[in-house]
Amino acid sequence: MPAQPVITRFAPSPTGHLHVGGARTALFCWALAKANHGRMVLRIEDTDRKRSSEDAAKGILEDLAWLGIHWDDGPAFTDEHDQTHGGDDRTVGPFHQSERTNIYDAHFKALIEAGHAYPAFDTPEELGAMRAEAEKAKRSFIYRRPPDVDADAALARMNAGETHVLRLKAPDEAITVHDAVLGDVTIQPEELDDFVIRKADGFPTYHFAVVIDDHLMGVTHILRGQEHLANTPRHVALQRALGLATPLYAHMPLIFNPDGSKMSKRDKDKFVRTAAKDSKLDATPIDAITPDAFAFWMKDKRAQLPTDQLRALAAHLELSPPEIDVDDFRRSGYLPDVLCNYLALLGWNPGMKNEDGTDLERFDSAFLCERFTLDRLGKSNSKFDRAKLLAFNADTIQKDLTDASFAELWRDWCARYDPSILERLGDRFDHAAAMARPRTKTLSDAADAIRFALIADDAVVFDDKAVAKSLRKGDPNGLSMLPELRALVEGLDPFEPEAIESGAKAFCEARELGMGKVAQPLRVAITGTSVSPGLGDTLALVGKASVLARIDRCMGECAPEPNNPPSLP
RNA sequence: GGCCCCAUCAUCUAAUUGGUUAGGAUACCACCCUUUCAAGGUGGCGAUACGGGUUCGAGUCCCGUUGGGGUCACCA
Repeated sequence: MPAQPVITRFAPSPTGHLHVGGARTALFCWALAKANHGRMVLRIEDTDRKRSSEDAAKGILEDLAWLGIHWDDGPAFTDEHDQTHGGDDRTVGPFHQSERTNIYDAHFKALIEAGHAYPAFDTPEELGAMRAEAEKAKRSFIYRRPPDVDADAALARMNAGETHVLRLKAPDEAITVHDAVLGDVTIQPEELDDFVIRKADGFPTYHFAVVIDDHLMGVTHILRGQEHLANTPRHVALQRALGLATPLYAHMPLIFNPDGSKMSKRDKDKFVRTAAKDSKLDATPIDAITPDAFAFWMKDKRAQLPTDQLRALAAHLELSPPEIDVDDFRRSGYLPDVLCNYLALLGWNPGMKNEDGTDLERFDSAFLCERFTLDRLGKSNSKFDRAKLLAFNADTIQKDLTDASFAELWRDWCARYDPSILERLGDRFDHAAAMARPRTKTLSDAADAIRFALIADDAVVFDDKAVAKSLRKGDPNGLSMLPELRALVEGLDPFEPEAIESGAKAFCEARELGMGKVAQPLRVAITGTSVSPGLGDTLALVGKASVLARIDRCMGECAPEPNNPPSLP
């Protein structure tokens, strides 16, 4: 059988960063193309001139490239690893619909001449009234051409330059969509409307542009979200009017929040607004946000702040808003391959077993590009489970990565989102990374594991509970042992993890003490808390001079009450 | 409301053409290990929405009910 090349496409509208739902669609489009040795087209649907921006388009390319999704045809893009994406090898561009208006115009003309399309002059008010009437009668609003219209007169009005839209004459027979996921879906003719194909501003509507471009770009397989299912009969009607073949459709289930609500970019505003209200924030704490803008945003639950302002406000309130866009996940320290893996599992699974008999669900994008098939796509919507994504991310960091590869990823993340970590760690970075890795779930929380090494000696805050438990309790109590431990530390040479550990062990054995009796007092003295990596690593990372300084400070600050209450820094 | 889609543990899901003690993962709980944390080990909890059919036999096929979702723009 001569294999017809599989060509898929991802066609976002550039109104913001790439949403995780869109990311999954793009991932599957890519995987389907690659699994069939085909091509993936990326097309920017920017026919809504008011809402589209080139910045957003650029951001989407960057998001896709970061995920590792590689489009063959589309806007050319060179990512940070100097890898190039896109281009126009097949000369089917341009890939911005706003640059294709002359192409659409030819098809509009042909449709009018063939009598499939006609100009309509209804005002928004008139359409609104018709819609209201339909709603009152509990019907869906379906626009149909008036039966008594004078076609020639209408064309004359159009040619005279009167404001108008172009509508497609709906077919009078049922349309069945053969969906690869859902099976046959039939829409009766009375449900079909004369939809707009060219707006008053001359730009094509989505329905029209998508059909023309998919045809011209040779798209054979259309994967998209189920929200498009109801549009599909329109697209098929258009294809028939234009004499075009119908590609294979596959509508994927949708992804929702755990509470069943739509995963929306507004969720981030909502999250921060709720916290702002809870903390009785009544004036803007961020210079970039004007008092008026702040007041409006607080009051209107649908209002959205610009991304950077919202982020500044969230940081001020010490909040981590929920991740919605691919860029949010990147910032939060998720690995692109892990995100792809998790996303792929929402609505698809490889149907394979691991060697131990459990279901295979951890795989990389290369695997997906090899094994992806439409027939294993599910039909029902799913809820986004951040806990599972986090577990996958932690698992990859802790089990799959090496210290070296983790250090490289973390270094890149720091450089992009928090360069001060790099400065404060200096040449200790690799050691710190190796210590943080087993305790790291995302690149953004890696620093938490070694926070004590990021601060100055006199900035250590001694936690009351830790002090009470490890320094004041027991006999002998930890505090009383500190002078001896200080001497032990001072004598250690070299000051390296193994030497420190064995020094501590020898000390314990000599005193017939459990390791906890020694490790915990030291840990509290050095870090201020009862939690840190292994004792040897912790002390070595801090360095001998700082360790001694911190022990001295601890002995001063945590001296026993009541005569010497801890002084406040 | 009309039209359309969907329905297995809390969540993501598996179950060759109808035959399984309905499996796995995440989360949660318990215990073990342990210098803290993390990790690891062992075990536990936990589902075929409901009602009718068809069949020797139904998670799987059919009908209905209920529930959820999508859509009904000169947005995509």
